[in-house]
Amino acid sequence: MKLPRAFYRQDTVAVARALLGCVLWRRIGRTLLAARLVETEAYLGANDMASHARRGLRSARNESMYLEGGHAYVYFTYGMHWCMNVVTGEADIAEAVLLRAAEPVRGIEAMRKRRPKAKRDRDLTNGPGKLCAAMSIDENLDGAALDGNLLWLEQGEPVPEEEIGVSPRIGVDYAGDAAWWPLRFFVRESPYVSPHR
DNA sequence: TTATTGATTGACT
DNA sequence: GTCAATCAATAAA
Repeated sequence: MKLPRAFYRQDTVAVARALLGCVLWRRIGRTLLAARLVETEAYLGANDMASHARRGLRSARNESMYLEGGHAYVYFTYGMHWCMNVVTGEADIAEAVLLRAAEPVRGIEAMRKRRPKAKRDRDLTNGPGKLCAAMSIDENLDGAALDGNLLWLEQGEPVPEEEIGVSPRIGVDYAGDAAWWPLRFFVRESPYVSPHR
């Protein structure tokens, strides 16, 4: 079952937690890829100095952050990597959840072709750029609705509250106080979370 | 107009 | 542990 549009209208932090255990699906021609999310981060719009929408910044790059919940925000960073977010809340409120890591569950051979440097299965999708590379997520999917037939999310086995870890977000040291906000969520015992920390 | 830097990854010491 | 790759958005001038 694809997650309903109403799911994405919830509070952004609630969505970030609820996405753990959900399965991200990608269709490329006849090939189906799927991965179970194990690490997410919430980004809270204009007042969040770590967000691309800090101080209400709005440009061609982050325009899809301002869509209503249930769309993808895919951006290019460090001159070479793509990262995917799930947009949350109402239209014109730029809040989103970054998908940082997942456990590959389907189409692993196809993922390996796109991630030739991955040594172990966990290396296919244990980082936001790696996840996008493995699942072929790029500018073509920026702004895409998440109930379409190329990219969507389904409910998976729910992760019990006590198995969810919380920490500051990764890679946002420039963000002042916001760098310390506890907005990273992950499955504690999962070997598929991103390295470092 | 030019300069800085990043919601990262991978190679190397 | 250090650092280069590589480029667009933003900031500075």
